[in-house]
Amino acid sequence: MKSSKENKNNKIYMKNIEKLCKSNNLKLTALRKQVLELNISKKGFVKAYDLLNDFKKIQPNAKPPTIYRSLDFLEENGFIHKLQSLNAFIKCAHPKEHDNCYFLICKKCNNIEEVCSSKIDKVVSNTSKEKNFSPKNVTFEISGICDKCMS
Amino acid sequence: MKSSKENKNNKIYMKNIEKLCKSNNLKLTALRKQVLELNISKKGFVKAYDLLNDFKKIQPNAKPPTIYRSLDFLEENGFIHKLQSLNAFIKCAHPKEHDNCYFLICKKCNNIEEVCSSKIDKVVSNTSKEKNFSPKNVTFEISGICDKCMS
DNA sequence: TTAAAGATGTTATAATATAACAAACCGTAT
DNA sequence: ATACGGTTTGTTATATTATAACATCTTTAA
Repeated sequence: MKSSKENKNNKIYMKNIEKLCKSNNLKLTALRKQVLELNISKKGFVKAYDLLNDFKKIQPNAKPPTIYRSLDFLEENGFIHKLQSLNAFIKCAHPKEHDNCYFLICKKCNNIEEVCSSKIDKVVSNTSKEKNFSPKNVTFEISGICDKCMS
Repeated sequence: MKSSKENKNNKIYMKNIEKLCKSNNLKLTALRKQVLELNISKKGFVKAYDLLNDFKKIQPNAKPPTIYRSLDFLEENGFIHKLQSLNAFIKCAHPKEHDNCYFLICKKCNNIEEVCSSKIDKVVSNTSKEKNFSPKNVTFEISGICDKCMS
């Protein structure tokens, strides 16, 4: 069961996304919106096929490309992230507010924390410069045990 | 065609691995050794099923688990790395010499550079400490365009 | 020497993702 | 309004990546 507070936060989140899409001239179609809503309705990360199954409740003949194409759109525009080490997706905690971020992934409780830090940006840009490498996309995922699960 | 220099380097690499396995009490079976040899015989990263196809030349009825189990062994012990953003594998450039490393992945030429830096280790450990997070495994992959492909 | 653990063989299937082409939709220039 | 071009969605099929489960063989250490 979802608390009304969560519901409210999700609505605020969606409103913000809608605003961002408008100002960035992005087409948040009904489909993409629904897929994003399914994403944010989950506490943590989501698997594509779970999403597909959820989505089938709305549109029974949905197929994998339906989901994957929406996920692509959402990821390209920074509204969700793909967790490469989990083959899973999670809503962005701060859409359009930052470039790179990293994830603390708890192996026990599966909690994901999205961390944005200028230190990472610096490490990436400094070491890229050293190697004359022009970075486009950063995957930075740390798995381990979170605070709560340690005690 | 492989240059004799490469061949020589690969042999040195394998000798080193054998030594490391002995001193670490790890069982480098014939199978695992062959899979590692196939790995290092490639310039860059390798896909599991390509490896399987290569391996079938030696052992025609090899199956996916054959390969995946060897890859697991090799990865667990730090002789290869899994590139999560590519679903691919690559030999470790400095086996048993470091913990974490990251990868510069060129989207154009597919070249991979393995970088080890204490700065990353610091970023990981510092920010983990802040969050009381106990890190076990780091995935850090930067894709972009390399020096050569820029010019 | 033999039981337990570890490694490999084997069959089957699960899980993740994309290609390719058709149809519908949407903005815009005439 | 309408016809065009680009984008999105529908649909079928299949490619790619990975593991479960159980049988058999091998190694090791008591």
